[in-house]
Amino acid sequence: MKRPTILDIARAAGVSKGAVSYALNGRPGVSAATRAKILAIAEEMGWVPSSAARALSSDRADAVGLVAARTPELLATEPYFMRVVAGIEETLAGRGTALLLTTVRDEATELDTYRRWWIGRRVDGVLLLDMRTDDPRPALLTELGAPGVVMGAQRGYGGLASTRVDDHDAMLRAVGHLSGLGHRRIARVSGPQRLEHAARRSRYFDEACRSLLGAEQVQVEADYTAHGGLVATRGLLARPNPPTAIIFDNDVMAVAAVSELTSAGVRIPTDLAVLAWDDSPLCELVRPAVTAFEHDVSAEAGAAARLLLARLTTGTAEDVWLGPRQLRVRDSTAPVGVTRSA
Amino acid sequence: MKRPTILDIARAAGVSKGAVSYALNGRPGVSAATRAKILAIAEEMGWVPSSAARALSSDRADAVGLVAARTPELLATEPYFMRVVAGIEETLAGRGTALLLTTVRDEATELDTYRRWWIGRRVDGVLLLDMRTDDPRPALLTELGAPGVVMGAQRGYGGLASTRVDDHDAMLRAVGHLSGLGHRRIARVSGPQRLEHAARRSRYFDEACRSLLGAEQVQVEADYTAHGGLVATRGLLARPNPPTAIIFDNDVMAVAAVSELTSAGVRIPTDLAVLAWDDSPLCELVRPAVTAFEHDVSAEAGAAARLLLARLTTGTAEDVWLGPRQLRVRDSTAPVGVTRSA
DNA sequence: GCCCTATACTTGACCGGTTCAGTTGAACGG
DNA sequence: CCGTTCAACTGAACCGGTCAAGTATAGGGC
Repeated sequence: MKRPTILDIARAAGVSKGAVSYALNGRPGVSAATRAKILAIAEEMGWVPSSAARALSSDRADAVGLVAARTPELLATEPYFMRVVAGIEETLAGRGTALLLTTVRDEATELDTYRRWWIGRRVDGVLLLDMRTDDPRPALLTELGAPGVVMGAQRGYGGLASTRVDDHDAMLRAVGHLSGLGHRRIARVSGPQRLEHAARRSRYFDEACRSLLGAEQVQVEADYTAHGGLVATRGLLARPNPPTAIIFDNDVMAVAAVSELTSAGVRIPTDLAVLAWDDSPLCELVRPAVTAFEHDVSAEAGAAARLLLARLTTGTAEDVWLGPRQLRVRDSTAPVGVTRSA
Repeated sequence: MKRPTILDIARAAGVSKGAVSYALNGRPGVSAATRAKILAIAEEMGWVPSSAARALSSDRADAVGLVAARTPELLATEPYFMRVVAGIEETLAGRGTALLLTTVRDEATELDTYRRWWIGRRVDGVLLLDMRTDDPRPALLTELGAPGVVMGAQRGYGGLASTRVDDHDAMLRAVGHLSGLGHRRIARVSGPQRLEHAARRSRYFDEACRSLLGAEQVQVEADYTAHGGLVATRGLLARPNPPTAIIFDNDVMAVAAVSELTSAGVRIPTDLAVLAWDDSPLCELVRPAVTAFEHDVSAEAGAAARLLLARLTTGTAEDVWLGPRQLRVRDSTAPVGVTRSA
């Protein structure tokens, strides 16, 4: 079964290729009657545009790219990335835009991927995730002239549009929640400092602790994995004055800590309160359920995808500010020391 | 910065377009000296083939497709899908083949996606996941003439190559493990029966129970989600003769049951033993850690991707049998009733 | 010295769309 | 009744590769 082309349709309708193209793309240049006839024939023949031909002549790929620069282990555990993909798809699906996805191990490969995708006209633009400090990607995209949108940016990125969040306020509320429960020794297990958002939150944490507790608090760096989070947590608890509450920078580390410590005899939230930055089904799955900031990753990713599509069609796009995140208080945070003598 | 084309290279090298094409594709027709020169110029110009032009003229898209027909909720929780993607990418990356990914809500959309992808020459072939009973996809692919590979097939699928597993033996070992621990009332929470592998396992479970326990056991159907699994589990435990062990058809349901029941006072494994079909980091994250069949999803997906690539280049491919799965015994299964008086 | 055959190229058609410069013919104004 | 205008459509170039067919040149055999 040969795929029908617009030439086949043209012949069947007794018109030229050009007329068929106009008709199928909803442009002026054909009468309503002819258009209807052409559409009917196309439908009947089961015509679908050749994305290759279209990309070649109109210089559009009708696809956007997403690169996952995470370790396979983290990809397999953290629900985050899949939710991003689902959200993007929600927006893209039905608009005829495809999603090109790849995972990479190192930065050089990642940059090369963007370059090849763009120069090879595989994508019309890309979505950027997990911005790093001194991230080379915005400069690369600018150099290439490739449209890009940054997801969950903590700051502006020159020519790239972005969905913006303000973790400053959220951090104040997180520390406020814990200090309001009476906690005075609050620690934080952060993500890698090379990630812009992790580094920002570290600064915000310092500020929040100074203003709400009047003293700096301990922060340790981890890698967002269950194992890394556990090592960091054990380090914190082995200190002379161990914290009574810990803020984890993602769900996986918080959940890992809760399940591991619980089975090791640490009572949560009595002995230790736990707060996770990004909520996810994981936080509800573990006992006690973990207090976390709601984070509608899918919606956010969808917004970023819409931004990119807007950028592609109109040429410009304004940053979108995401609303303040709500703290979902669950069982892993409680007043300090309560029922300690249970 | 205009993208260089082979014509630019041809001019710079003082040869024709055709010669450049031969040189860049490693075909005979140019001398070693000319080839080296052309390659050097291409490299220097940062040339990358236009995937559109290549696809149009050579009828290859250099891309394969994967459709996720799962609910957003399940996608966000279950690590399975992301591990599949990672495994596929592992194989595809570096071979110049891209992965097109989409999520769909219903079967009609899914079928339409394959059709559009194929007729629109977006992909050279597709990977099939989660085969359903009376699955319409193999027939569609055959009709379209599109190469496809089935991942984790429980049976052969005519023209489609597949990675095959044998759950029959695994089910015998699962039931054997529990009956060996003294369990006599073993129940199973299955996935949707419309999924081929869930339905197969249900049959195998019946067979295993008859041969090892001498009696049929209860099975209830759920939907692989945390909520669905919990509802099913509570139903089982409310029966007159509740089971002392439950085999869950995936990790999410098992883990949800473990954490929910534990916090409700049910002691696991003492009051109830829990076994999950597919192992994942989730199973290790929860306490007690869940006994499960190891499942190297990434490796399996990688094998399927290799099969598809082989099919695309050689035209045929033989089914690949995946080795027997090992049961990872953890803390959620123990001899029946032991330490019940703790 | 001549024919034959490789080898190393060139030429140009082709893939399936898009798009722009024409062409045709009908309607309209004066 | 003729010139103008505009909608409707045609024809062909073009996007950037691939590839079959054709050409030129060198080298080998006799």
